Formats: sequence, structure tokens, C-alpha cells
Amino acid sequence: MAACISSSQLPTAIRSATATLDLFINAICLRSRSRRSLRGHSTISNSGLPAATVVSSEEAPASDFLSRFSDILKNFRNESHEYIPEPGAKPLESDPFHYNLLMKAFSRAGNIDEVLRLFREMKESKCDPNVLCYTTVLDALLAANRPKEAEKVFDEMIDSGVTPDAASFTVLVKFYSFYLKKFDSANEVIRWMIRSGCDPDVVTYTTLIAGLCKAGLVEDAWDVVDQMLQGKCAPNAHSYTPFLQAYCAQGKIEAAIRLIESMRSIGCPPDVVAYNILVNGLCKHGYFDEVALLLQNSVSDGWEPDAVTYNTYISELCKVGKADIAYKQLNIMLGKKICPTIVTLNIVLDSICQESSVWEGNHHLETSLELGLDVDAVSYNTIMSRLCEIGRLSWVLKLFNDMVKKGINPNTETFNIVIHSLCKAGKLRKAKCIFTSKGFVADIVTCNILIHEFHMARKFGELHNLLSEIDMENIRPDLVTYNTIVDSLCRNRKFLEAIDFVRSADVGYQSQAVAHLSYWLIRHRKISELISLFNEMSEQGLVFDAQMFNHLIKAFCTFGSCQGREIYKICLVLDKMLEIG
DNA sequence: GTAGGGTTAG
Repeated sequence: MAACISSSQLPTAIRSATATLDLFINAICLRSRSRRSLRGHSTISNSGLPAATVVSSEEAPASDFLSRFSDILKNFRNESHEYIPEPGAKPLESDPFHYNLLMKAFSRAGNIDEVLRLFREMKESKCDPNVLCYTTVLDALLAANRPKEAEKVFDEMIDSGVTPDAASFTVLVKFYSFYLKKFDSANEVIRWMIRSGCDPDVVTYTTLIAGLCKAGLVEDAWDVVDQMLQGKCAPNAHSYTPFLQAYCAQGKIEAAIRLIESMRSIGCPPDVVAYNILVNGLCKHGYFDEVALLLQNSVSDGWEPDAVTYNTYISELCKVGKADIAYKQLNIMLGKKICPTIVTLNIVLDSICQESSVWEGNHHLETSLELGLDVDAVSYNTIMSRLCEIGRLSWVLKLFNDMVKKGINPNTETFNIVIHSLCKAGKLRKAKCIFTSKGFVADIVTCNILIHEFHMARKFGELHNLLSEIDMENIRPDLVTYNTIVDSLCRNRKFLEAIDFVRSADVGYQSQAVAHLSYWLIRHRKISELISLFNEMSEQGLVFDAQMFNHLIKAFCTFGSCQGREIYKICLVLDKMLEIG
């Protein structure tokens, strides 16, 4: 019998979990995220991809828009005029100032390897990094999701006798609050700053507020605002926007609207970023009419919608199948002389794939290239991910080749799409070859794809070897990881191991992971196991939320327990939940 | 050199 997996041991457990699963019952096909049908693709376009099909107006409400898409693209604003140095570039002068300029440029371009190369070079050439250089490297490491190395660099800065200033302390606050969620340590840094005569500024406090809000600790974040006001450090619009994010994420739209109003009254008027967060929140909860009203009143409310406002609105309209309204909004945006950006283009490309076909989307990608637009990795990823969904491996590889030839650097998402496509086609060995590709850095999505696909193929040994090649130090398991492993265990009827796995989560029971596990237990009529799990959760003080109730009732209905004698099982579980809730 | 918004992958 295989040993139990402790999720507190993850990510090591991700590897060991694979070894414990020795039996898999069925090779269940990957659930396609899409049921979109493709309409005819028998002819071949210049690119070698099937030509886009002509879509009738009855079939696609956006067809009139599509025919004019090329004209609209001419309004497109090419944004990437920022200086990106060539790899291996040398600073103009061998001093900290010029090294920092170059490191910052590489950091902006997301090239952490070049930042670290320069940092190493400057130390080797006895050009001692100053506090600005250290801050650049620290921030670049955090941006690259390498917090452990950032911590070492901070220690090195102190050991070298370089005195940290407010900016470098702020990066340390970000490290503790964003990456480790250790808010006591973040507060300790702030106390350290005060003790050493380097007062935290509005950026320091706002960083802490953003970390707390992101973790859902909104009340603690308000305490920080109080602390700022007591310490004569006035909050600004940046300080309040994390609260807007948190309220919107929690569905507390009214609280977000009230905060926007309060910001006006306390002399800290919300700017376009604050309104964009609200627009996003309203859209995500289906309040599209309210967004229309917000835009209508923008002038009298003292703000001007920008490309992000419309990108958000258009994207969310497309997601809920309101492409016709989305395209009208795009025309309104253009009418207001707001230039569409690369993000607009990518939203529209994705929408074309949904509303028409992936081939039509590809046709418009080609048109964009012909017009000389700066398409990016996301544009390619958008088309490639749809091709992956419909199992068109060869086309995925062709687009991957095309983008590389055009000098567009694939990102981790690109590699993940290619790996996923290869796995779906059963070419697991070729998927493994990706690991040696230049620029490939695996992330948690890579791990999740591998765990799922290799489990389905019952190739546990190979999966184990592959995962051991991944640098796990900066990869944290997420909800999908938990659910993927739970799926694999439950599919193999190892329910007790699945319960142990969820139970041992180092962050305590996660509501969504428990809901996912409950689905399997209900499906397999493991009601007594479910109730004992709830008992244990109740002892640990977990409270059930409405989402959990909805999820479980749905599971019972799906598996036919809502009729006949089995109804008592639902009553038993609901009683238990109400008792805990 | 440090803080808040929109697109793509599991």
C-alpha cells in the first residue's frame, strides 16, 4: 500500500505523489474547455494553416465587425519602443550608475539572467554595487518569482556594509508580505526602519497594505492606514486601490463603490486606475449596465476612461458571449480617439477564435503581422492555446516555429501550451525535450500539466524523473495542484489517501480543495467519510461559506441523491454543515 | 532603484 502524501511536504510531495499512485482505472480524456465547433477548414492559406471560413451574419453577430478588423488595426498603437539591450551588453562606464541603468533595462524586459550576469560582473571587477544596484537586483529577483535568492542578496547587502534606504527596505516588505505572507516580519521591517532613522514612506506602507489586501486581511490593512495617519504619512490613491481590489474580489461591490465615494470626500480623488478596478469588479459580477452608467457619468465624476478601461469592459463582455456589444464598445473607444493597444488586439483575437474559429483568429494574426504591428507572445499563445484545445498539435508547433523565427521570445505560457499539446498527442518524450529549450523555466502550471498528463498515461516513473529536473525552490503548489492530485487519488478510489492529502495542507483546510474532494466523496457515496472530515474541520474552527453549500448541494443533485430515500444523506451533511457554520 | 488597473497556458 502506498504511503500517504502530506501536502505540507509539497512540492516534494508532488514528486512522491506520483510514485504512490500505482493503479489508474480509466484513461479519461481531457475535458475540453470548449465545445466550440469549427466550420470547414479544407482549403489551405498562404501560411499553410487552413483558411478562415466566411461566416454568415446569422451565424456570427460580430461578422460585420470582423470584415472591418483590418481597418481598425490601423489605429493600433505600437507600444514597444522601450530600449531593450542585447544580451551580453556592457555598461557605457564601469560604475554603479551605468551598471544600474543596464540592469534596470534588462529587469524591465524580464531578463533576470542578464541582470544577475551584470551584478556578478560588477562585483568581479571590484565595482562595488551601491544601494540602488542592490534594490534593482532585489526587485528583479522578486519579479522573476525567485524570493529565496532575493533574501540572500539582501543579506549580502547588509554584510557588505551597504546601508539599506527606504526603497530597499520597501522591497524587503514586499518580500515578506507578497511572497511569504509573513506580515509579522513585514511589520518588523517597518519597526527596524523607524529604529534606524529611515522612516517608512507612503510606498512602504502601501506595499504592506497591498500584501494584506491580497491575502484577504482587509481589516489589518485598515489598521495600517490608521498607522499612517497617526505617523503623519498621508495615504494617496495608490494606498486605497488594494482595498478596492479586495472588495471586488470578495464580491463586495457596494463597499467598493462606497470607498470610491469616500476617496473623493477625503481629498484623495480616485483616478482612472481606481475606476478601472471598479469596472473590472462590476464586469466580473455581471453588472454590465452599471459599467455603462459609470462610463456615461465619467466626465461629471472627473475621470477619463482609457484603453485599460475599454480593454477590461470589452474582454469581460466577450467572455460572457456578448461579443456584439463588445465590438460596439470598441467602436466607441476608437471614436473617442483612444488607441487600441496590444492587449486590445489580443482580446479581439481571442474573441474571434470563440465567435468564429481559430483559423479566422490566425488569419487576423497574420493580417496584424503584415501591417507591421508589434504582436507579442500573448498573441501567439492565444491562437496556440485554442489549437491545443482542438488537438491540432502540428499547427501548434508551426506557430511556435513562426514566432521564434520572427524573433518573438516564447514565454513560460508558450512552452506550457506546447508541452500540453505534445502530451495530449501522446508524445511525452518530445514534451520532455522542451525542458532543454533555451529560456524555458517551468512553473506550477507546467507541473500541473505534467502531473495530470503523465498520470493519465500511467507513466509515473517518467513523471518522477521529469519533476526532479524542475527547480522546485520557487514553485508553490496551488489549488489546481491539490485538485489534480485529489482527482488522481479518487479516480483510483484511494479516498482515504485523498482525505489525508487535503487534511495535511500546510495552510490548513482550503475551502475550495475541500469542496473538490467532497464532490468525489458524494459521487462515490462516501458520506460517513465526508461527515467525519467535516467533524475534524469543525474542531479546527473552519466555517462553511455559501459557496461551499452551493457546491455540495450541486454535487448531490448531479449524482441523483436528491430523490427518493437517499435524500436523508443530504440532510445529514447539511445538518453537520449548519452546525459548523 | 520601491506601491495600485486590462489580454494568453493547467
